[in-house]
Amino acid sequence: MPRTVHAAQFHRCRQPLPLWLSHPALPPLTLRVVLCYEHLIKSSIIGNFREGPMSKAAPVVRFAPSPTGYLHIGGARTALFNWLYAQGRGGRFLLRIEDTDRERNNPAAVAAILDGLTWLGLTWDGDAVSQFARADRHRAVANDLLARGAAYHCYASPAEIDAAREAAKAEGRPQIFLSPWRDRDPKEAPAGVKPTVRLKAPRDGETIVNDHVQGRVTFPNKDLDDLIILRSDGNPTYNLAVVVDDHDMGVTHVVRGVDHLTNTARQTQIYQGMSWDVPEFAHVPLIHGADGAKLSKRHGAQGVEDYRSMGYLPVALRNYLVRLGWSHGDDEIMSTQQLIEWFDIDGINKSASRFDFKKLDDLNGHYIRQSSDEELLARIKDMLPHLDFSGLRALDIDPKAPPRSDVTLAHEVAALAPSIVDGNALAARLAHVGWDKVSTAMPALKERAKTLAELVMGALFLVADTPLALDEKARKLIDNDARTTLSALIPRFEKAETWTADALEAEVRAYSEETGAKLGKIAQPLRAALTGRAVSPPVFTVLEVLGRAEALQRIRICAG
RNA sequence: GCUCCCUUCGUCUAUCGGUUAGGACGCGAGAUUUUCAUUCUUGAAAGAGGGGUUCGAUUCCCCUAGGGAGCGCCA
Repeated sequence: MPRTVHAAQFHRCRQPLPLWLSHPALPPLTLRVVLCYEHLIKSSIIGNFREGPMSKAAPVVRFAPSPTGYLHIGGARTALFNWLYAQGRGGRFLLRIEDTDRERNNPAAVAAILDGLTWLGLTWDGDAVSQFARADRHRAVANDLLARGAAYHCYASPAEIDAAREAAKAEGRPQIFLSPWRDRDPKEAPAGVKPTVRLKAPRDGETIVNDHVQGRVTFPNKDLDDLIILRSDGNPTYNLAVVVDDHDMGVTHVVRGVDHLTNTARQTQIYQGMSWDVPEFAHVPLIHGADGAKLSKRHGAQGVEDYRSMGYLPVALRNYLVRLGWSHGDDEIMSTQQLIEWFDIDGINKSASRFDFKKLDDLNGHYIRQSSDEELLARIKDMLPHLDFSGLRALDIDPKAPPRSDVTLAHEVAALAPSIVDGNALAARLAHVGWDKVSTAMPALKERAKTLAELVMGALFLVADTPLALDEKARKLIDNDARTTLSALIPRFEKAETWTADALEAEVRAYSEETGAKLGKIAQPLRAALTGRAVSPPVFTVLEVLGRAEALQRIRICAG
């Protein structure tokens, strides 16, 4: 019995929140999932949606993803639009999982969506609703439609329907199926065939969708066939379920992707069949990859979990996503508070936009620089457990796609500290070395990082295995002159009274003046010896953070 | 094939018929600098094409081209 399965499913969602969910920097929230269908059906949660404390003008919106296994980045933007709209108007933002397709549904897939939304900071009101759990109600509405004469039983077989569609296609007619059972006497029904229930849609005239984004869109009714609302096995179809749920939940504004626009015309006919008020609609354009094609795995990142893994900050991702298709004058950096205040569905553009990682990076870099050192440290600690380095290295991404910072980090870890296998091991190693050292370096680190992964990359010298594996550019820096310089520096560093960046810089500058060697000629070999790279945070910071013993050891190795 | 939608710098966008077509990312140049980055200054870069309407079109209308979405007993 499915019901048991689902109680178990939601039980999973009740497990303790992962670390990154409970971080104090995130708004307080709880994972509010409907815990069992029994509860949902009997406790009239649905009824509550309709008679909430809101004034009449307060909108009710919803985000209704199907459990595909992750929260798609485009879906995330749709959710963001909904959330902002509700927030800005004292409305409610509801969440419904469209899990009527039993094959696609599984607990992990639902959890991934809830996690994604929560991470992005998009909290929903009330419990997440399972659409599947409401099947009885959907069936009841179908029967009501039948009783009203707005629907009929159709005994056409799938083969028959296919054939009709093929024929239509061959003749260049619209591929719609006009059921003969619309006007046929049900008494003629073939024995033993379980019928579907079809909506008796109007054949003449047109159906109009007044959309906040698309404007007034007209569909000739002759091009819309009678859609099936109940399958032959008695289960409701998506189009019926959406309408019934949106109505029952008191949804006033349906904000979703344009891919639903044609559905909306048909759904309008269901509303009309039931004499229900049609909600307001806003069909937002799609997000494409950088090449203009539909966003796919090859583009490198589809789910918000990928963006978390790369080290994007929720606030930055929100700021970036909202600017895809919406703007507020020349404003680029907008606080969440401002977004809530300014956002409106009437300002959304109609055309699809391309995802641009460079711009996201810039925004993220801005928010990183603006974050406090403590917060960044906390964010890093939250992110690390999600990183599987060997998995990241094995990702099959289009070589033309922009490199993922978490993948680059994975490669750097393999090069500098091959003994570290995953994010947890890296966190452990950093803890062993001392998080305080990361903190000390943070001001230098954060102005060089576009993502948290880059931030960690900058700190990798702290945990590198010795002797250091110098990369090619670093190796070239250690020539004979460099070895002489390094050797000369060793006794000075050994004698240094205070081991701080400032003191060490003064020491090196003194050496520079005494010998006439340019600072760059000293700093670069030092950098290479200390970090194994030609690029790093400021060498004096590196020296300080590494500590006298470790720093001297690394210098001695290169001084030969 | 049918229905619907879209088209301003490379990208995201501003423009409520009159602008030297603005901003941001990216890119180029310069300054700062121990590398990289940050920061600052600065430069190049756009109305798909063709018709109308109008004193005047990026803006309104039509056509063409290009692009997208939908056309399931999927959601």
